[in-house]
Amino acid sequence: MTQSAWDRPWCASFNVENLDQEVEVVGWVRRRRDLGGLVFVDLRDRTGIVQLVFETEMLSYGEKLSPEDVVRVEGTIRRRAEGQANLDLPTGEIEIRVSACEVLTSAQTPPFVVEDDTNASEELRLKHRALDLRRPKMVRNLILRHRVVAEARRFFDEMEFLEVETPILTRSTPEGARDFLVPSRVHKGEFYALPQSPQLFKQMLQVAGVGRYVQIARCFRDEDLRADRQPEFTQIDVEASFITEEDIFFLIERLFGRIFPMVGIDPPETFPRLSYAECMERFGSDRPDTRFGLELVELGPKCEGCGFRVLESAAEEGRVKGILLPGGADYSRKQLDGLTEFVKPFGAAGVLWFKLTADGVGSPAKKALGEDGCRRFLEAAGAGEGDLLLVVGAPERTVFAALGALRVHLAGERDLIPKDRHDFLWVTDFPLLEHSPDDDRYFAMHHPFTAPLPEDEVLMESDPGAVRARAYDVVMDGVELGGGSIRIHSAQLQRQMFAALGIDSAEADERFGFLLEAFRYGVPPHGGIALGLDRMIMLMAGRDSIRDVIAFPKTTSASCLLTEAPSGVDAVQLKELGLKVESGGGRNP
RNA sequence: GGGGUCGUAGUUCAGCUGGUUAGAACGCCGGCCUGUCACGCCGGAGGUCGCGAGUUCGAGUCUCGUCGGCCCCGCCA
Repeated sequence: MTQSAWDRPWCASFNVENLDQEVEVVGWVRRRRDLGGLVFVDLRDRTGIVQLVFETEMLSYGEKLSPEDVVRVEGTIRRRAEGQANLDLPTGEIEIRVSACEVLTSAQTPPFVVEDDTNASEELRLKHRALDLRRPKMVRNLILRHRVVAEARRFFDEMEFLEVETPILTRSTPEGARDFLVPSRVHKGEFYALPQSPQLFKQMLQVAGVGRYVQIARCFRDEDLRADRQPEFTQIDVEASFITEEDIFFLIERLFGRIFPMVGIDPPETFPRLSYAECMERFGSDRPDTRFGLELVELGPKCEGCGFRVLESAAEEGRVKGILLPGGADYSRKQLDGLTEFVKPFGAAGVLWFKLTADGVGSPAKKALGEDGCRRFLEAAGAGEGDLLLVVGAPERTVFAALGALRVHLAGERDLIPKDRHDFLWVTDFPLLEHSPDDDRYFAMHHPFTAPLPEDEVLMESDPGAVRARAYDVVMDGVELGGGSIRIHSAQLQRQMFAALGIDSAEADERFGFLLEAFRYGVPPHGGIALGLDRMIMLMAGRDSIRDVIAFPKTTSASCLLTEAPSGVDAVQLKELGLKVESGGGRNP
């Protein structure tokens, strides 16, 4: 059987149209069913499985196979015996009657069963990632990721974007996330930084006249991990010249229209737009999940002179808002206490609750407010019989953080999130600057090159905190998929921005000099966006951790269970770099 | 930096208020079986209870520390 390896069929490629064909297949033994005078073996590759049959003179070959052995077999495609088809398998109507079998390598017993419904812990799966990645679910995720990236590249090519690679070894620009640093051997005592994003380079490329830039870009941030955050991650990084917000919205809406249908999700032609302010007021979040209600209700005015000192002062000094949970009056005291515990990490003292039942009003505040006082709050929230009103009073950002998280928590607990619905939206008009109480100064909410809204430019000096930015995020189902902005291209405006940030011209030159220098020689108006590829694939694959869509992810303590990175290095390496390590020198030198 | 939770056979777990020889399922090994597809049946092997210290006559079990996994807050322009 002579054939090019590139023409050899995959395991799952056979069906009744191939009957009686002589074929050669290669793959991994998934399972053996030894019936004595007859042995069935499922052979697996990345496409799926096909059933091999060993009988008569081939019996002894089949009996010797064990899971994960790598084999090459020759045989004939034949229809399975009457009534023996397995309709769960694409190849379930046929089988390969083996006529030759070669064990290319035999495998040790794997530490876990290589199947979708394996019960292996994620820790074990990460230690044996090669085995884990053989599981059909993981293969599917790898394939999906490949197809999305391939389609994105096709799309941007059609739109006449140029993919340009930017450096991985670059310059540290503090502010923002912590940098990963790489020591320089040639320049002892100096360090490269791994890019948090190609931000400055993609703007340089606009000055260079590239005009439309895209990159599937690896980014690095040395911050603590989460289920949806890894120290290295991938962005679809986009920047273009002579464009406005509308052009970006159009571009990304078209892109999503090409990508999401791959998993049966059809985004709308255009996505709804919500201002940052509206998002915070209605959902307590700048990445609202709009697939369910439970919107925040304003209760501040009801607190004035209500008689309950706690609410009165919260309304005076901060905000009082609530969430009405329809049918929530069945929450037990214990559950309600649990909600208070839930909001505490966000800085709220607790949750004040009001129940409206056939028996009247129930609330810990009833003594202070009276039955009628409680009813005024319930009415303001539009409560009906059987409903529960949950109230938080605190400084504004605490109220938003606590209720925003509580809203999502309640929706999950009450199963209010429709599984088959997916909401896309743009969040716009972010504040340009964020005041830090600790440092008593402003920081750029996005980055220092983000342009303000033209109508807010007059406020740059008088009221910097009120200036809105030409920045936008794209959000799906409560997950931020990406964000970007129209950048500043006027030197005058850039100076104002640095002034607002408390960066003098010397510091600006020191940190961004190369970009500002380039800007002097003809910078086009430009802007862009960066999409979080890992999160996007995670949502498309219906997973809740990006580790499932990254081939070799890190654990939550940023180590790699496979390679045991990071590790210590030997003294010679350190000496070459002119480095000394305090205490111990790390593991596995 | 902080909080929570978990760590027992190859794997996933059970193991009560501390008490004799630490169990189950799957996997593995051996035997039987010609239509299985989570094959079935019979038999067997397999344990530093993450690590270290402490309390106790006695610790898988209680306490402290430590290491590791996961989730969250802070952090993530």
